[in-house]
This record gives sequence, C-alpha cells and structure tokens, in this order.
Amino acid sequence: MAQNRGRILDEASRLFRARGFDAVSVVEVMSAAGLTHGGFYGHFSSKDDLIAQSVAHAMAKDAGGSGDMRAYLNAYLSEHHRDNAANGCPTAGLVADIRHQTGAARQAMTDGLQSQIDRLSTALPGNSAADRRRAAIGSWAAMVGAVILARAIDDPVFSNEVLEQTRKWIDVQIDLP
Amino acid sequence: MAQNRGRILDEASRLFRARGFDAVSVVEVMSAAGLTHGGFYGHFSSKDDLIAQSVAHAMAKDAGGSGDMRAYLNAYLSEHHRDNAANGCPTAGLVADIRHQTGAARQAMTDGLQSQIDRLSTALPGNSAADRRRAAIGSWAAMVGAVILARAIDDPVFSNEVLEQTRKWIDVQIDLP
DNA sequence: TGTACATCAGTGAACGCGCGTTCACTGATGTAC
DNA sequence: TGTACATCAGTGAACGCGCGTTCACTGATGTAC
Repeated sequence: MAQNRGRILDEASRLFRARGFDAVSVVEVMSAAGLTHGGFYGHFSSKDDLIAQSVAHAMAKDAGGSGDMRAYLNAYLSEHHRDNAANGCPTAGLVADIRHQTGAARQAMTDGLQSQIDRLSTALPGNSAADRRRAAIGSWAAMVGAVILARAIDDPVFSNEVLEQTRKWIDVQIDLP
Repeated sequence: MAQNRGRILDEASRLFRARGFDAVSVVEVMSAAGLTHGGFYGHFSSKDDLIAQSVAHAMAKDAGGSGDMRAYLNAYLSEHHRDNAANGCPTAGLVADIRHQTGAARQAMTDGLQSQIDRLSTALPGNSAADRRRAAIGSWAAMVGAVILARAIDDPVFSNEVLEQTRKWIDVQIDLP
C-alpha cells in the first residue's frame, strides 16, 4: 500500500507539473499509477489533500541548486527544461497554480521555497550573508520567471532568447564580487 | 452591443487575473458584466475565444514600463500589486496559465510580451541595443517571477522579503553602466 | 403624428458531459487451529 | 501440512453537481407608410 501511495504521488506530481492541478482528474492520476479510481480515498482524504501532499513530495525530491551554480543555471534555463515540465522543477511548474489552492498546498510550497533560497544562498558568492541571500532571491525569481515566460511564448526564437539572455544577465550578477 | 462586449472583456480579464481561466465560468463573467449567460455566444464563439480576446485586451490596456523605470519597478514589486492581481499586470496574473490554452491565447500573450520587452529596452540604460534588450529580458523575468513567487508564499514576512530583495537586486543591475 | 411590422441583442430553461466522491463488493493475503 | 476464516487494499457502478453550450423566446428599437 505504501508503494502504491508513492507511485500515486510520483504520477500526480508529474501530471500536475505538465498540465496544472485543475486539468488533471483523480481518474487520470490513479490510471497513471496503474490503479482504479475507487481506491483513491483509501490513500487521500480528497483531491486537495493529494495536491498538498504531491507538492510537498515534489519539492522534497527536487532539491537542487546547492552544488555548481553555473551548471545548475545552464540546465535550468535550457530548452530541455522548458520542454519537459512534467519532470522539471516543481516551482516553475506549480508555483503560479498554488495561489488558487488550499492552505496545506501553499504551506508546502512556502517551505520548499525557503529551503531552495537557503540552498542557493550557500552556493552563491557574496561579501555578507545578506548579499548572498539577496542574490539567491533575485536570481531564483529571474530563473523561475524566465522558464514560465519561455513556456508561455508561442515563438521558438523569442522563447529561446528569453532563456539565453536571462542566463547571461544572471551570469553577470553572479560573477560580481 | 459594442459597449457590452467591452464590459465583458474588462470583467473577464479581471476575473481571470484574480482566479485563473478554469476557475471562472462563463456565467460568472456575464453576471459581472450585468448580463445573463445566454447572450454570451452572440459576442464570442466559445470560452476559448473569450480567453484569447481577453488576453489581447488586457495586454493592450496594460502597456507600462516605458517611462520612469525606478517608479515602475517599485510599483510592480509592491505589496499592493501582489495583493491586487485582479487589477494588476496581466503577465504576472495569466502567463503561467497561458501554457495550457489554445493557440490564439498564446499568440496574444507572445505579442504582448514582445511589446513589453521593446518598451523596457528603450527605458533601460545600456551601452548597446543588445545590452539594453538583455537587461529588459532579465529584469522582466525577475519582476514577473518575484510577483508570482510572492503571491504563492503563505508567509507575509517571506513574501515581502522576496519583493524587496528582488527590487534591490534589479536596482543594482539597472544602475550599472 | 401615428400605426404596423421587421430586426436582433439579450433571456432563461434545458442538454450532455466529466468531474469529485461514495459505497457495496471482491479476492488475495495471512493467521488460528 | 491442511483447512476455515478475518482482514482490508483495491474495484467499478452509481450519485449529484457545475460546467460549456444550445435554442425557442421576448421585448425594445427603428423604419415604412
């Protein structure tokens, strides 16, 4: 049962990242996990509960940004990441949708973002802890914003430009003393 | 009839920014415009058509960022803007949702973003056109990203911190020669 | 000026559909003797 | 080792509801005479 529960959370977080919370049904999630929909309520109390738990699950699994910052930045602002939302960063895929969700889901996202900012703060250069935290917040906002913009834009040239120019723009900022 | 059509588009774009495309029904939009739902299909061919037209309408109406850049930045990354999505920037409110919409809506958003980047490019300093365009793209990604993050975060202190630190981080970048 | 009629934007009841959720059930698993 | 039974995760038909959409209609407006 714990195994099935883990598979439901994995598939739910992939489907939610790809298509949003509202557009994915409970039936779809259970099918993706190889089960029928009736058993869903043995694992979760409601779809809102699944959403909250899948957000926490995805944020915990996707804990990047603590190592080589330049490599992380290049992978994050890549065409591959833009085109693979299902397996990509849960923040970029879910954060805008979170605004319309219940308290538990919002709290899971908030906790995940705090961890992410803490991780980036240690990976970025800077003269003081305050400088590093500012760089972490600013560059994370730019990274998430750029991927969201690039995914919305219906023109490959412009979309690629947003990714590439944002990468270069952050590069300049990170290299500063 | 043209007057009613304008009111429907105004109310639709406000409701969509506040709650997302899926969560707002045709009945709600028509009620907000002071009409009943049956007349909707005299104005639009479908809800998707309304979405596409309301995105174009909102992007055209909200053409900011060509004047005083510092004032624009401060207003954009303010608590007031974060807390008033309904009347705020359509990019911050709708861009993530656009990914799941039809071609017409995506194209309206793409066109609006091109105009916005063009406007910011002329308002920002820089030694070359390429530098200015890079600064426009990078700071726009950071501004949109920060507002989206701040709206998702379920902790006022952290949310305010994201707005304030992103503002300062962009400030440094804009002031550079 | 006054009357008869055509037009058509807006009305509201009705439709089919997919959703989240419920519940009586099944059948594999493990324990008692 | 073999049999009887309890447990309970998973099944699938069914529910009520709200949605997007349709359509016969109404009633205000403007034109013809």
